[in-house]
Amino acid sequence: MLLKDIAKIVGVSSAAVSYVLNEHPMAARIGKEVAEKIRKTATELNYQPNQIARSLKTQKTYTIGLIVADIANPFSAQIARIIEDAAKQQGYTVLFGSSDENPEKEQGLIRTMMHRQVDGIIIAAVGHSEEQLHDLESRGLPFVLIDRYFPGENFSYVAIDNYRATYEAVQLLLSKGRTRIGLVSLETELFHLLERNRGYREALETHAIPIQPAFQHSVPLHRLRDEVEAGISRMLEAEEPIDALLFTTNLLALHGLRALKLRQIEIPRDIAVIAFDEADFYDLFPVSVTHISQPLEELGLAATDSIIREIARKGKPTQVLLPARLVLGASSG
Amino acid sequence: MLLKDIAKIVGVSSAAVSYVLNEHPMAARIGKEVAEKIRKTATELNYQPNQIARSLKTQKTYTIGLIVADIANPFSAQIARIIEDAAKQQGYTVLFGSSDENPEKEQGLIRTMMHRQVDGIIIAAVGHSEEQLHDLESRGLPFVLIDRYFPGENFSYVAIDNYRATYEAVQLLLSKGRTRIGLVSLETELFHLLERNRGYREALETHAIPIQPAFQHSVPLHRLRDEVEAGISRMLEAEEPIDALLFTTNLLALHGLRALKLRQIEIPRDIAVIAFDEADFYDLFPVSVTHISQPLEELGLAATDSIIREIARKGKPTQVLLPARLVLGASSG
DNA sequence: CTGAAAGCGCTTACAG
DNA sequence: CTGAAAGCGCTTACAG
Repeated sequence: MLLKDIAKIVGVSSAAVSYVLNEHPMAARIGKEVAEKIRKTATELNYQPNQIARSLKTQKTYTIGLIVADIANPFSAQIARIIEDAAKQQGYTVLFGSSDENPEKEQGLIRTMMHRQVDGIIIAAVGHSEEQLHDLESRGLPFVLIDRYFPGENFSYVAIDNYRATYEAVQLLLSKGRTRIGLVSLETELFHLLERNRGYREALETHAIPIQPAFQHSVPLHRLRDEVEAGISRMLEAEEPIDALLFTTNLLALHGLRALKLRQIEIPRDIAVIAFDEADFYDLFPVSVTHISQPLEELGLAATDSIIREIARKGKPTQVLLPARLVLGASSG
Repeated sequence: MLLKDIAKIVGVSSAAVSYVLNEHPMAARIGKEVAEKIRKTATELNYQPNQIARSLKTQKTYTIGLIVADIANPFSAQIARIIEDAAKQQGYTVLFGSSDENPEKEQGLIRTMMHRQVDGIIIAAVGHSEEQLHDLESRGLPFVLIDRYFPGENFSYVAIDNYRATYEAVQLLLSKGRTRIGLVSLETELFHLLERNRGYREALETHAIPIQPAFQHSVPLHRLRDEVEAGISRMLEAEEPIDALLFTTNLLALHGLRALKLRQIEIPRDIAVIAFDEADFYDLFPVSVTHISQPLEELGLAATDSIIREIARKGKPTQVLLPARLVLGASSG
């Protein structure tokens, strides 16, 4: 069932059908009863417009590309859902892809999405992808970064203030009288994760607590479990051991909490704990886990708003850092 | 940078450029050095083909629609990732949408995807959507159901054998000497979930264990936590209480395990437990949780294979029930 | 063996 | 006020 079939049946030009069905201003000139007949025929024959043909003509696909690290990761998946809903409300559909923190894969996804003429892309950018983003920028295809961003670049982004988040977490631990705070973080060059480390260090500095290199442990992503355990063991067995632990991702917390449990460390009496992000098991752990909660809803909404505004060429780059929220549990004392 | 721009620069027709860049058989007739010049020019000017224009002509978008219950749900998200990768390998991209178990939303998503001319759709169908699936079928747009299916319908599907999964779980509990087995399931009309209940009942029947209605508790989705607790309490406080529990979803298990922990029930001594699906916390729980594991990888691959085969109009409807796997932990005794 | 031309299904500027 | 025609950017059947 094509537009021109309806036109033939009703006895008008396809232009007339197009005007009426799209409620184009030009439809005003079509007679009332003819317009009605067009609508009725379209409904009866269950006309389904070909969006591809329309897109070719209008140069708009009403499709947003979404590149996440891994859609199977709950953080990505939740963000994806929020963006899906926000986009849908504006008539957009979402094409997604997972980059696996791999710049080549990200580049491949960007290219695929360009070929498919997405109107804009929301990207949780991987490390070392500045160059390809500059390239994307030079092509004039709107994009906005989410969760990740690059210092010194002028790209649009929506992220949380990672620095402030860990700064405040450390402050909370200090206010509970803990001064020997261990940090378990990821070995990474991703700026937003480094910001978490910086928040830890500067909070200690501000409160004149000496920073002990032995209390900072960075673990490589591919040996997460063993390295988290090893790091915690070292911190616990130091001459003057730690009295608190801050985990900068939920996976680090998962392995860390298990290690603490195995060693029969009592939380928060022996060690106070603060984790990053959400996780199912935070509620199921023997003591509820104090954690830094990212405002996923706001993050997704802001990114979608931003990309749709840039698609409409309204306004300049949005660069937003949203505050994270410290959710108090029993684990921080 | 358009095809015709390259044609103009090289001094050939756009047809020639199209043939060469697509490695069309017809390209054989283009002279070696001309072909080389076309390729070189395309690379130098960074030509990016417009897939929309190609799709309009070829009537293929190389896009698969994926309708899940909720992309934020880890089950959906993991399936999505597997499908993404499998589809990508065949040159397909994935457009997704969440139906929230709502037939109207599902219908809306199907319509949107039709308008966008997806080549086929993979659908985790919601209850009561048979009619709209028949409608989709009559339009000739290929689709395959995943995870869910309808008895008596001839739609293609890829799912697990839910009946056998719980049948075997009950058999395991019986083999451990447990005969008073409680079932906590969802109040639902979704066939694949009812199959889980049937597996429980028939396993008991086969072993001549009387089925006690008091040991079967169905909870409505909107009052999960309270109802799971209430149901378990009743089963524990019965005159002859249960000695084992089977949870037919991971969320039910989450709330059930917490309830058992709060009541200081020792697992598996007092109550043996088997859960459905995976969850992070299965590993973190004081005793590791025996659970029925769905073969997500095979599920996603089979669905993608199936839809791509149907798009190519090769073969008839695939109707596959894959076996689930019982992952032994300490909780089942 | 080659190239010009038609056509995919729409939208919309333009001539009457 | 109306309708026929051009055109979006490709692919490919067809005439020379």
